[in-house]
Amino acid sequence: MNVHEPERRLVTLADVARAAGVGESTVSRVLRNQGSFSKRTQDRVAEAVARLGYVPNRLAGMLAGSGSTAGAKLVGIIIPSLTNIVFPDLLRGATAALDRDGFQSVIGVSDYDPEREEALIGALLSWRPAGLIVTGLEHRAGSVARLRASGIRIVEMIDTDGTGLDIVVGFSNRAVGCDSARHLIARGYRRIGYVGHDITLDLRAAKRLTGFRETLAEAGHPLAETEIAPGPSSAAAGRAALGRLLAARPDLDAVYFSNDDMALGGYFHCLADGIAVPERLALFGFNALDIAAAMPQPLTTIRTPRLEIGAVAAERLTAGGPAETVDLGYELIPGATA
Amino acid sequence: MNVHEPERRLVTLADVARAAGVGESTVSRVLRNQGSFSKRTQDRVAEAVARLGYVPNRLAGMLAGSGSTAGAKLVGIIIPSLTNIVFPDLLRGATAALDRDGFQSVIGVSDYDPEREEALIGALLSWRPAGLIVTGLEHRAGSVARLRASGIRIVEMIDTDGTGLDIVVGFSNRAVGCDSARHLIARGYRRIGYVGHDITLDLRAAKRLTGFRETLAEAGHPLAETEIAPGPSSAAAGRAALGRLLAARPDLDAVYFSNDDMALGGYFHCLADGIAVPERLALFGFNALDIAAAMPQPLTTIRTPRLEIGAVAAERLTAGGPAETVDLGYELIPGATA
DNA sequence: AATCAGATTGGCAGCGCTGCCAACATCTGG
DNA sequence: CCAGATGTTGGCAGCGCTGCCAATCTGATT
Repeated sequence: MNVHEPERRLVTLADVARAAGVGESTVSRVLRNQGSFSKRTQDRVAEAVARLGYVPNRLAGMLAGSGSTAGAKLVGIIIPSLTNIVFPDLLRGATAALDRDGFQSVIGVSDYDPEREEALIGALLSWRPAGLIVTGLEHRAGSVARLRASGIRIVEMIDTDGTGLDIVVGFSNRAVGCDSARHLIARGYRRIGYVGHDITLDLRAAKRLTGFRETLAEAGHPLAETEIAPGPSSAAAGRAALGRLLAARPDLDAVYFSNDDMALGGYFHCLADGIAVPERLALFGFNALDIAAAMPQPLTTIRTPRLEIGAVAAERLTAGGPAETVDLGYELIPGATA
Repeated sequence: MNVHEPERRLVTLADVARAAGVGESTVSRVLRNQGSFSKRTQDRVAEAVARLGYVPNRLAGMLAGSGSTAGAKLVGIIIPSLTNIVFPDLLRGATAALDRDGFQSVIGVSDYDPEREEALIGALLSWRPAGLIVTGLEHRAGSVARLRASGIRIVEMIDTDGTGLDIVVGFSNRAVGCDSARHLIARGYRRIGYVGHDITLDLRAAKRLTGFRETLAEAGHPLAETEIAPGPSSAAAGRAALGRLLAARPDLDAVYFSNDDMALGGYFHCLADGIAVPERLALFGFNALDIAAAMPQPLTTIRTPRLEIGAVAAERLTAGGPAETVDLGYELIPGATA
């Protein structure tokens, strides 16, 4: 497979043109189904392409096409993580929409590191994409400078709490926190705690917590206690953290989790310790994971339109509309745990 | 942000050269830190780059560099899904290793569709990558033809049960099935059932089932019953499917699941129905999800070296060794459910 | 039969960068 | 002071494709 005849040159468009007995530009037009050409020409080109096994070189195509109206059918996407299923979902939504419009995407994963995000922005811009989709509204000064200087469309997705550079697609994490608090208060819970993962990295989780905390305070039942697990969110972290939280405050009657992974861990802790949910302790999550819905008692959580956010981000990016913020909202799923 | 001075041309290498008062090739050498140049030149180039905000055009770079020894520092990766956390994990492992070697990656998601895989292979090859990482050993004839004709290194990952085109990195899914069966038999389970998702799409799951079934038969306790949920794996599907399986065969004492997602759903079914695990019914999964380890009773499952598979796949691809199969093995995690 | 709009086609100059090579510059030792 | 080795540097031809434009062909019309 890998030991080939010495550097066999790959088939080029010129080879196809020669084989089909037509000009290069004719082949190019046929292949892109653009401009006009006769049925006969089309067949001959198709035959030559098949016979020679021609694969277009997109690198060359994009280079040549750059600067023109058509431009590069390419967008870059930067997400902070692949571990949390949320981001693959955003990716799915975006790439599906992008595919439909004939766009390719190049993906970067920042690991929640703003510095790495800046480096990735540079790396993705060097592909000369038509646009860039990034996560969240907070970026280093250098990142913002690069994005601005690039002159391309930018979509910041997921979060609408703040000012965007260009297009923003998402929902208000702050409002999610507020609504979550209101729900718990309305259900009669009064001694409420919080279990989260590293908030300095996941700024959206921090915003939810802020909204949550403020609403509780306004209601006259301030957040009783918080427990932050180091590192990224996971069921194991949630389970351990809820244990610690309850050890410190056995009197809590409800706990708000930074997301469903953590909440699932919390639920497991309750099962293991024989804590009745929601009678003795109510649990509230975030993100409506599939798994959370399959639990014996469906988790009370917030469903966010992840696929839709990705899709709308992609559409707005390629559509060429004005700079604006699109709030796609969210939905509270009552469940059985709070 | 998006309304710029009419088509401001982006800064090119030539602009930098002019600004720094040196030749283009000199700037190119400095930027790639290749060849020799004086400290003074380096500083002047660095200054010009910073002042003009130059971003190299990788498209042009790769085009120009193609055909040479250095070649394109790019690899394509095709995975069947983003929904199952397994594949983002493989991606993480691969991209981490790739980054280290200065490679970029372009990703394609086939949705378990062989036809789409073939299309993706074409799309990725058009980037003229140095190599391609695909999932599994089974591909359409057209896909194989394209891969062979490409002349680049190919890695097929995850599965070692069969013949690869070039490099293969993974483990034996068949052996996983066999070992899972042996474990259950050794623990004294006799009336064993299977709950899976769509096997026609997920060929690796099918191989595990084959190994599992054969080993049970050899042990004299053939697989009692199978229940296949339509669609992809999920906790909800696993929960529902286990319900159906037990309705048909209430006498089962153990169930093997196509993966941990499904098993988790099965566990939830047991919790909801008050079925004692593992006394009344034992559960056995596959893939060692984080969540499964956080359950009140850790799931008995198989840990697969996902990150490592991705990493080794990337390393082998770029290293230039011989075509061979690398079996990275797996590990049975005893857990408490079987 | 001549004319004309529209369809079809080919030639060729780039797109921005890298590889190659020749041209210098600088440094050794004899 | 010079040949030879080593270190630096710039010029320029592509890489494979697309955009543009002029050339050619077609059929219909007058």
